[in-house]
Amino acid sequence: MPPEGKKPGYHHGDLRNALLAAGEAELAQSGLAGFSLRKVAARAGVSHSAPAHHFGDLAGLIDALAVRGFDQLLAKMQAREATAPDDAGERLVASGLGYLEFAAAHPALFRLVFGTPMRANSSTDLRAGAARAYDHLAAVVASLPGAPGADDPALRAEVLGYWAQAHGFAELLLSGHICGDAGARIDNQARETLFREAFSRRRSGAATR
Amino acid sequence: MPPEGKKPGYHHGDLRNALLAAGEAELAQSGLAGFSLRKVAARAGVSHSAPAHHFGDLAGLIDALAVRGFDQLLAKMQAREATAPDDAGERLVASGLGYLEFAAAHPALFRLVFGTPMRANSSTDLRAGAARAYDHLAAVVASLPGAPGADDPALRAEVLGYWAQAHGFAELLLSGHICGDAGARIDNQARETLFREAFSRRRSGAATR
DNA sequence: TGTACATCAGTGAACGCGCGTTCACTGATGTAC
DNA sequence: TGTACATCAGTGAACGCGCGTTCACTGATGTAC
Repeated sequence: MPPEGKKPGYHHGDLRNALLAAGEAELAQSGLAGFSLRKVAARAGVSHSAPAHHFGDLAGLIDALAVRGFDQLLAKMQAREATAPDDAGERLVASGLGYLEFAAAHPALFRLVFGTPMRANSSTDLRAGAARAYDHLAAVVASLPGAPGADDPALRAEVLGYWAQAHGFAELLLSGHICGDAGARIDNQARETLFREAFSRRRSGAATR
Repeated sequence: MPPEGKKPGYHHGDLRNALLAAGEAELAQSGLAGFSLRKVAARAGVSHSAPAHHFGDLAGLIDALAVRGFDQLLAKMQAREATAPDDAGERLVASGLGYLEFAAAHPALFRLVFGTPMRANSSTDLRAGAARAYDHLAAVVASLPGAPGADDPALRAEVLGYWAQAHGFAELLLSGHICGDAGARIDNQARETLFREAFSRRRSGAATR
């Protein structure tokens, strides 16, 4: 059982989660560049060889962080959708805004998530995490009036179009090409307006096709 | 003067360019992960401290590679546009396809280019390189029938929308989320069809707004 | 209730590695006279 | 045409650093009896 407020002894009790949290904190503070097992272990207050018991090696930790990243991304999208009016189009826009929020709030984690290429030999956890996020977006797109149905192969191209739009916006924001300096620090309102503009224009294209 | 086929002596004669070429080769072969001054120097057949004379430090070399990357990206867009029918819309699609071609052909360089955030303190060369690419895209967009004029502030949002669409597509391709495995190896024709679909739908949205 | 024991989770020293950077040097080049 | 000299570009040894990984260890936990 994961101890509740137990005093820290020789055994940590929930080190796996503590290391994941430390990893996210390390990413948030220092970015992806100098990310290392030793720093994460130090941040969790544990010897530098302890993580091996839970993740095997560095790649294992990164993989686990990416899985969590996908779930957090999905959660942000859903949270934002929950605030939208009961309209399929508005829900899709909200989804995209949630995507941007996540990228702006956790830039290094966002880049870690999409920097690790999905391959046939990626861990099943990672593939499942990515699939959960994709499936959710696909369901939102399929609910648009006039959209291909959930089983129509044309749905994929439609989903990819919206996904690429939001993803490109997020990346350009993080790389500082959308606002003059320091991508994530753009005013929230300005970011939302810009994106809504670009996104809704795309939607009207789909509707009138 | 840069020697033409001169035999290699103590002085290289054109080491700066040789190092840039070696850097690109190193990126192409081993990716961004283990990129180092020492590997690039070795690849150029030169002592590992030689690059300091031309680039100062690692950041200087990366900066110079990014500048060249922007120019190569622009060149790919223009080359592809040159093959397009004489129509503003077709030219814009061709531009996007050139963007994708560059990303697929040089994935690590593409990520280096957009992985280094543009900041107010970025080198002027880098800022100028990015501006050249942006200005070109803006000119293509401005030439669309019904688009905001070159001096209309609304042009920026329009350009960002197209840019984000192409950029997101490129990133998702490289991260393996568009085809099942190994992003860059997707069939050229399939990639083009998917992108053309998503992109032209966006255009019809802009036209009917 | 107690005792033996297997298993697990974390320790800390040690290893070898590749890295960026510094530094005194040296060979080649170009310029002044 | 020759000579002295300053400048430049590349060398190679040395440095200290942080890294991932390994390994014998040890403290805690849980289970069998």
